[in-house]
Amino acid sequence: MPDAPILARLRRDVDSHRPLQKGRQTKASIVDAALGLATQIGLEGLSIGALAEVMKMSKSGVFAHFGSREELQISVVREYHTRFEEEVFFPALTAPRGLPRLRALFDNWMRRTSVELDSGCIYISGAVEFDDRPGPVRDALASSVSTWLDAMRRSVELAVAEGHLLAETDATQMGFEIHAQILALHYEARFLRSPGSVQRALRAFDGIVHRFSAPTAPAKVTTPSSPSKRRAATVQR
Amino acid sequence: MPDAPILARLRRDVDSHRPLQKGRQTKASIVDAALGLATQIGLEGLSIGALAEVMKMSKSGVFAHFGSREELQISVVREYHTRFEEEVFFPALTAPRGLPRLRALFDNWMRRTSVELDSGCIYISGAVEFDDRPGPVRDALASSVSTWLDAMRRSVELAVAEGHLLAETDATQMGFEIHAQILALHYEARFLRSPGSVQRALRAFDGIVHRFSAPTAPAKVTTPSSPSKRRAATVQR
DNA sequence: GCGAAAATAGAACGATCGTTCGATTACTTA
DNA sequence: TAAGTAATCGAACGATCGTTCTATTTTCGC
Repeated sequence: MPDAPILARLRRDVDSHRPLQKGRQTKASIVDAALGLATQIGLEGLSIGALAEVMKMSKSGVFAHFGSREELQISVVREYHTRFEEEVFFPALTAPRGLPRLRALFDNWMRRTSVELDSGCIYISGAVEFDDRPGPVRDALASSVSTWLDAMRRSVELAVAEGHLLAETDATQMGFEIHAQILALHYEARFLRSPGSVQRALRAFDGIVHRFSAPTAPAKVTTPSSPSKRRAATVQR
Repeated sequence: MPDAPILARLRRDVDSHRPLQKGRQTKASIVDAALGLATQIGLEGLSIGALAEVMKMSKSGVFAHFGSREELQISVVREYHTRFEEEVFFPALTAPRGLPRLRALFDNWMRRTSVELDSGCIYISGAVEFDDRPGPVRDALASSVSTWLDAMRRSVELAVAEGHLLAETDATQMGFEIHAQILALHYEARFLRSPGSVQRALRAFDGIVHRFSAPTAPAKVTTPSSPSKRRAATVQR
């Protein structure tokens, strides 16, 4: 019966409702700690030694879960992708489609990137670290970012379809400009520590929406939410 | 005569038209090479060993010129600052003050940052690398960037004074939004390699200018008309 | 050209890096 | 509970890092 344990393993792989094996859950908590480190010092700054110290494990014990540093970095990127989805994308789906949902996406994105957490965004730091460094980490990073930007673009298109934005709106262009505000916010709040950056990003977003929205007549107003509410709750860094 | 060489040194320090001493010019070429490396792999990625190999010198020979890696990084930042001034700021001063000059600044900035050179911008990569790392390098970087952003803001104010932009224009806000386009261009062109980014940044810039410019009469009106005409003040829906 | 001073080389240091390997402990399953 | 596998440890490896020394060479003022 040499294949019995193999079958057991296969069964376990599929069986997701069963409590995690010891190895899996420590691996998960390693990835969690690694993500925490990576958002502070970057994916490149991630060192297995420092990670082992945080985890109170040996270097080789940490290492064994991944087999290489690159695999660890990729795991971190995947974990960040998942959390980004959970904290930015999915919650926004409860907002009515069209402009309100686009606003919700932007708000969540903004908060996630530079307000709530004082840690950085690996989509931004990673882009700088890997823009000249080909390989699987860069690929994973670019793929995650592209997926998110595509979702953002589709949300713009939905707002066009709903009549909230001009029919001739170039969704890629608008996505570019929205992305730009997040990057500027991250830069000015996080690096320059200049106060009021959040308000500026919000005002810029409003400007963009105004430029791409129908010039006349509020017309068929299917969107009830007033923009004045959301501005009240903003925190300044 | 123990102080004779000291006096000679002092004289040399002042005498700038005299050809550089050997040490100075090799130091200059080291900084040049270091800047080339830093724009590719970042200020943190700069290693004295790699630099020595490029320069065909010994590590200690390179090191002796700076005394520490930090000093080398600061030298690189200063050099970048100088070149940025020469290639972005000064050339734009030939454009007529006001909006044309602002455009020239943006154009030069854009080209410098992500078109002409396929190397990155250390104002951007450095911001990511040093946003959580206090010290003299971060200070030098932040000071350089702030100087440049201030110049940009003053250029906006000048355009307001010239009547090219609305009197109530928030120069800091507009500077933020222009900066945002550069960051997005750098991100999408350099990391995502998505084509058409330059055009998108240009269109976005036009959109910003349009939003902040007087709605009527491009004529030379020193005092813009009533603020009630401002289009973007309130978002209607 | 001489002598002083500056510039460079070379070797070595401690530290840290990612990675490998063999031994040992902990878990899981039959 | 016994057997077998998974998980973890500890030590060591070669490489590279910034930095420090001491020689040696090169440059430069007189």
